[in-house]
Amino acid sequence: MGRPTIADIAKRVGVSKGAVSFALNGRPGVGEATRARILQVAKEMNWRPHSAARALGGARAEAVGLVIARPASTLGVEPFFAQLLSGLQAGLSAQSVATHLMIVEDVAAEMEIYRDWASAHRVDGFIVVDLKVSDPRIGALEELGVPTVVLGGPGRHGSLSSVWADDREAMVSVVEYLAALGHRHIAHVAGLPAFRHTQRRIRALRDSTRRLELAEAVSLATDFSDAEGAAATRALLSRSRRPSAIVYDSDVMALAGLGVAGEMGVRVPDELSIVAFDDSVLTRIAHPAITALSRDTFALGGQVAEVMLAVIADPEARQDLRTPTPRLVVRGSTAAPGAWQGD
Amino acid sequence: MGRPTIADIAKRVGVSKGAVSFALNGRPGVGEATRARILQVAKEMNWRPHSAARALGGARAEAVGLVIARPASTLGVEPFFAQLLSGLQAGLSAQSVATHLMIVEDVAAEMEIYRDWASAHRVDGFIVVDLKVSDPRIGALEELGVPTVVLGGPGRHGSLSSVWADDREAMVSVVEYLAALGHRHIAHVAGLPAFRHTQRRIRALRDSTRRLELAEAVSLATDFSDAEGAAATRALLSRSRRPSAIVYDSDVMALAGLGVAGEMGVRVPDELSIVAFDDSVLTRIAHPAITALSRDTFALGGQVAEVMLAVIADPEARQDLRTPTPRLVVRGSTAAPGAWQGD
DNA sequence: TTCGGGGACTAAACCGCTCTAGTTGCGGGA
DNA sequence: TCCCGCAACTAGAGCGGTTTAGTCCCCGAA
Repeated sequence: MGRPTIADIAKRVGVSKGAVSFALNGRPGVGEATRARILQVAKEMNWRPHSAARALGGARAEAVGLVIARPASTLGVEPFFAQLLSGLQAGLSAQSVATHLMIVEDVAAEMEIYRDWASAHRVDGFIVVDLKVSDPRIGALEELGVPTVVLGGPGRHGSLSSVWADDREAMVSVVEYLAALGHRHIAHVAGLPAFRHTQRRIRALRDSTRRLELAEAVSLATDFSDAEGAAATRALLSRSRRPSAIVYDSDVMALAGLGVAGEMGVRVPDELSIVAFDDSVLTRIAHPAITALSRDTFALGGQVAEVMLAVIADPEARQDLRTPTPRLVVRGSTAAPGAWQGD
Repeated sequence: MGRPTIADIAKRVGVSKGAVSFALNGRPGVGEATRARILQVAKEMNWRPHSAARALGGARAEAVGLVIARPASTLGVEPFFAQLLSGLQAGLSAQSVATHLMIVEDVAAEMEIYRDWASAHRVDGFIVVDLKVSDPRIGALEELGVPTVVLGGPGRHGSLSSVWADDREAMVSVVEYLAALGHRHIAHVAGLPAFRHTQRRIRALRDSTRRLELAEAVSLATDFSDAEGAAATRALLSRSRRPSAIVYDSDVMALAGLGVAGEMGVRVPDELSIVAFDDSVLTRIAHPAITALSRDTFALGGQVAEVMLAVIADPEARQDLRTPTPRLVVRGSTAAPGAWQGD
């Protein structure tokens, strides 16, 4: 015989399927003695629930969906995603919830998957990352009515729950720190311009340089790759008005920028200060170690998991969880401009 | 009305459920005109298959399981996993197969999940990583009879399919290269000793240093973290007989080692050569760039996907795919020992 | 003209589990 | 003693597909 079913158990114990179902789910409707006997036999026969059969009846799928629309080859590069995923899964594992993962080409395909998985009851909810400036996914998911947590904000995620950090405030803290050191020419190697948080950072940078009456800050867009980060750095350092500080939207790009500076004979931090807008092991083991806006991405994943589970448990309970603003961790890559003149 | 079902379509078209099923699955049994009409209506009603219902009938789950037993927090650190996962998913996506991911505490829990998912028809197959020296998972999975691909080998994965690279040969190539440069004291910062590939590397190192009549090589075990990599490096560089070259089992540890060397005033590559047993963006953007055994982890994931899909399609078709031995990519972190004396 | 064969389509069983409506039997209160 | 109420348990109807065993009808061959 193949997999034992509750019918097999029922036959063996001499009760009905219903009784077995009640017993196995800890529901009232069977006496203690019978219940014990059923559990005993179920264990002996090594019975396990058939999730598809349960799902048919409308039960939980015990999984959440994560669909990512990025060229897959760039995903492995950033520690961010891996960290987030680990934290997420760690949080979900506690309730035996798995992650159903799929990488697709574009947002259209992503939404198609949402529709598929939702109507197939394949997942209990979705997690949306890479919030775009004007994001069609929000409306689509609202319409589907499936519990969803959007990573990113604030705002612009309609009626969906969200987990977010204040990128704006974080960027302001960076600029203020650099300005206090004496920097007046700050440049920015940004990420994908279509991302909402990229825009927030660019705007925050521009606003605060104006407010502090620094030179107009230039933001160069990239695709988050080390190659484009390096190229942008080369472009910035080749300008006649070379910036004295560069803020990078990711740690990988900051590290690439550090390499370019070395290659061009620009000393860090003496001639150039570098700040990474994301922290990981990379910034710590670089030489010099890179000053970074640090947030615990693993913990962030855990918080997303928590909100997700809460929303699944009670779909009415919309949540907006603001995570701590990333803290600036000062390391060796930043100093007052021109400090090297004192050599 | 909620989700439309085939019964709804059947009613609207005026045929039976069976006819609709035939039409939607491109199976003979309905005429062309009827088929077209059914497809038309299905589209209008925005019908989508309910995977749970299909699974009940024994169809594919369109997902493969990946269960990882490691402390989740260490996962995000290594680019390896993220790369592998990306490549895997990229390969699977082509056939619309998703990855069902779960991170657990230990191997016992891992095997429990295998049993759960297998008997619940939740996945069509499993991918096993982190092959252990004596691995209980192999037997358990063989018994379950679910298509499985083991990443790692050669050998010791019973009747299961596998994808592997020759770590032994790779290590030999590193030692020969270092020996040719003139190194006689080679040390090794290894990974987790319970892993099969760690043992293979340690043995390969020991064998080839003997064969080449170099000093006995010491291998220090770590947990793959940058912290332990740094600690091991400190220990090695503090010895009276300091090694002139260190081979690291991961790029993260190599980078950490590079940092320690800098901190201890040991110049790389003049006084110490560093080789990483894994390549990624990290080794390239380090300064100096780190000589590394390079393999395309993303492609590796793709190959695992390929074998997985093949084994799912035909469970009898066991495969053993040997991937290219990692190539040694020489960068700035290796040189002849004592080259610095020429300064 | 009759019969056979096959294509088109239907009815219903089935997959494994959940859940509701209903039946039985027992104990306690009037 | 009778009846009510409740706990324990059963029967069976779904859930949304797939699939098998038919049924019906039309066409071609003998």
